[in-house]
Amino acid sequence: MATKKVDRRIQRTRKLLQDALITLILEKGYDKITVQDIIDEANVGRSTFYAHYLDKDDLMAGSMEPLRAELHQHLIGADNDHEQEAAIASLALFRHTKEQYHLYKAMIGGRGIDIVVKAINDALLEHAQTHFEQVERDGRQLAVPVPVVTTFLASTLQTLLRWWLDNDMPYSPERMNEMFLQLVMGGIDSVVQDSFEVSKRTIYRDLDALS
Amino acid sequence: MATKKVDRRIQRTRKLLQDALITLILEKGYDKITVQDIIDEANVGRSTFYAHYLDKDDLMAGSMEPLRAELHQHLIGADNDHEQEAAIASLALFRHTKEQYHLYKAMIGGRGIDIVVKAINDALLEHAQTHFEQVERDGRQLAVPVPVVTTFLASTLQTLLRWWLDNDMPYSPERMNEMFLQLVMGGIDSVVQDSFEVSKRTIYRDLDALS
Amino acid sequence: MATKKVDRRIQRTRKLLQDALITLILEKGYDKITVQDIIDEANVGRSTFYAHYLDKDDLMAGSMEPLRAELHQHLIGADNDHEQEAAIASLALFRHTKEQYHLYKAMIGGRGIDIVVKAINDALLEHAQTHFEQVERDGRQLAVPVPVVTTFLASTLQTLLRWWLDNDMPYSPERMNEMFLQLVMGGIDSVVQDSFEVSKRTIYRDLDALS
Amino acid sequence: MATKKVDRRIQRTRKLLQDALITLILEKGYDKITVQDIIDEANVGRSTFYAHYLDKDDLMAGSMEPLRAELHQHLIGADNDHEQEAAIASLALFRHTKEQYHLYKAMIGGRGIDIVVKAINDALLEHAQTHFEQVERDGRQLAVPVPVVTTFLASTLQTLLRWWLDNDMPYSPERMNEMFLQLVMGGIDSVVQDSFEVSKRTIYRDLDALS
DNA sequence: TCCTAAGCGAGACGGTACGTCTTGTCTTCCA
DNA sequence: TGGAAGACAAGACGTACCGTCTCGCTTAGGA
Repeated sequence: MATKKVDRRIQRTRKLLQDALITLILEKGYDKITVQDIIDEANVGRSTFYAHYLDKDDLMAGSMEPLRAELHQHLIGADNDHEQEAAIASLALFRHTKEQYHLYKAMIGGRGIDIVVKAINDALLEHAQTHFEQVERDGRQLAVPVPVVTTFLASTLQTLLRWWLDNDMPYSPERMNEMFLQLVMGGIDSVVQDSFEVSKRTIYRDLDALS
Repeated sequence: MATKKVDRRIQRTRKLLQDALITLILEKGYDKITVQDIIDEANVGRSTFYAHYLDKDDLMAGSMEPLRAELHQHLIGADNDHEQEAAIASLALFRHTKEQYHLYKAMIGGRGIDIVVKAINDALLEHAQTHFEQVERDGRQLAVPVPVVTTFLASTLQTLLRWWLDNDMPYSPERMNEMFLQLVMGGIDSVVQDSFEVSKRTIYRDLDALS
Repeated sequence: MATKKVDRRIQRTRKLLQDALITLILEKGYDKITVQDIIDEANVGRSTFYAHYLDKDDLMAGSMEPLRAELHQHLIGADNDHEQEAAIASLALFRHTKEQYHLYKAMIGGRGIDIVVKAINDALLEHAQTHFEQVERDGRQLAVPVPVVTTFLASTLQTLLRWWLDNDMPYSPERMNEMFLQLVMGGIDSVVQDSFEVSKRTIYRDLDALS
Repeated sequence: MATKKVDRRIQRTRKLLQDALITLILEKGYDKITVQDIIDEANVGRSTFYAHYLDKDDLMAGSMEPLRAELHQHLIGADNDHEQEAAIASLALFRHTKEQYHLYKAMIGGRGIDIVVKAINDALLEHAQTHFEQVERDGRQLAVPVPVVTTFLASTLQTLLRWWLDNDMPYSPERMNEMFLQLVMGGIDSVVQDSFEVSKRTIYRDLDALS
């Protein structure tokens, strides 16, 4: 057996800390939490906290790991379900956000959200970048550098998510995704310039695959 | 004489504080600045600082006022120069950013940028909102709520600005503005739905007016 | 006319400040009063305060002047009433204290009382010193230096006054004065060594009585 | 072992702070010392200071504890050495004061001395009170309430100590103690009314002597 | 079964920055 | 022109956290 009981103990402590963090975020918001709060909530010694994490942000980032993994699954899943690659799996993200509504709601406005956003962004960027590099290799020229396009996609998605949360989710995840695609696709379309018909067809096919 | 000398003294103190802040941002970055640093740099008493501003962020916000005003001038100017209203005066912002490169560069990464971003966003949102509400009153339906569209615009602009700064401005302001319009216009186009021909024509006219 | 109107104005301002001080002492106790409190209460500018007094203590000392004068009158009066000079006019002080009960009560415990005490002490010392120097000139030797004796008298009187106030004046001024004389006279007696044998005998007897 | 190492650490920190305070008192006088001075001198963190003491005065009071204990020993010792109980062990205090001359000298004039005085007073009062209550239980009536007598004793002792220090100790501790007893015993004598006639006669004689 | 090393709780500690408070000076305004 | 108003520099205060550390207790897993 590879995983020793000591390891389990370590995992248990980390779980305690992560759970405490989530509890406290829901209770008072990320920014107002102190390390003392966390270790009190988790019934853990101060030095233990610092043995596992550099600081509060580090714990936050660590707590995002499951979320990141889940998101990754969604993206991979999209690829598998449809043979055609989808540029993005935005709908999955809207749905996920709806499920985790209270958590994200408690974090927007504070610095905590930045860490989540970064985690999500990294996943999106990686995925989108792969896609567009493929597009370029196909010989279609992009009028805008790839990183700009991917950042644009990620930022727009994020913006819509944020607006959605800020306004207490007045639309369904599906409607939000629709808006997102509508706002984003025109730009993508005009950017992929080599052959209008081909690119347009490809993208719309991607979009269908996604929704 | 309306403005008394006492007022001038107050203005002088605020100027001292704002200048000190800018100096220090360029020197060590916003986040690492303490109130003590500021009052040392400004040769001002601690209580004087707190008599004028709530905290460092408040001073930052106050220091953004001229920038905000300048931006507002650009926006207004755009309206006057061209009879046709332009949705946004993005080029002006790219140019302004280039001029203030060192300042913004020193702030990205820290919380300081959020305050600038908010100031700019507010100005943009106000302007864009006015525009799109007019569009709606003209009878053209938007497939996406106005606030979403404006936030989308502001966020995309912001994202490009940030990418530009992060990558040490590899393109000219004009080229950046071109990218911005290309990314954004398709989405706007597909969102303004009543009459395809009319809306498209209008928007392109706006874009011409802007560039 | 010697006293100009300006002088009257100055006197008026000082009165305002002194009255404000008294009011505030009764309201919150001397120690908790700030210069700001005083000038607010007196409706006077900050610089005006410092034009008249060095600081809060100085104002306190200034406000004690009438009290000091009144006390002086009592002492002089005592001299006139009885042909024999009295070492002290302690009864007058107990009576005066009773009249000003609330004021003193508000001051005990804080530093404010020290200033009053000093004012009273100075008056007492001056008076008592005159008396004992006369005693020495009469050829009677004091076993203890005159300043010690006078300080002893003043301090005992002060101690009784303070105890009296601290305990909300459980006895009449007359009774307090009686106690004072009883405690003090034995010591004075044994110190005034007109007859060496007698005094020595007395002291030893005292010591026996004590043990 | 009852005392844990943590306790020792705490004691060590307190000792550091107390020593720093004494050093600084000798250097610049109690009143001019700031908390920052103390923690700098003691090489201790600011929060550590406030973890142990409420403020500078509290530290002072804490630093008086050994003195208080020493004094207590003297008082107890006095009781044992002589079969006859002495009301007070004033000589010990004069001697102690001479030893700690520089320290007390540095404190008189400031608020610091009040704290020492209070510590000494409390010890004296407790001791004297015990004595006089015994006297009352023996059936001898006191013409003055016990607390007044004890306060009188403590205050006189204090007054002499202060005069002594203020005048740079012109007499030996023994001579000072002699003066003290001389001033105080007459009063005590007349107050302890075991024999009504005698005491009454004594008092009237005293009064005559005075007038 | 015992022993030893690691994980851990508890919390003292040095240190930094905060926002508040008060003081005494200085400048401007106004009657 | 002198007093009122109040902005200001200076700096101490007590609080809140931080990240480091030392100390013993507990406990798992190899001897």
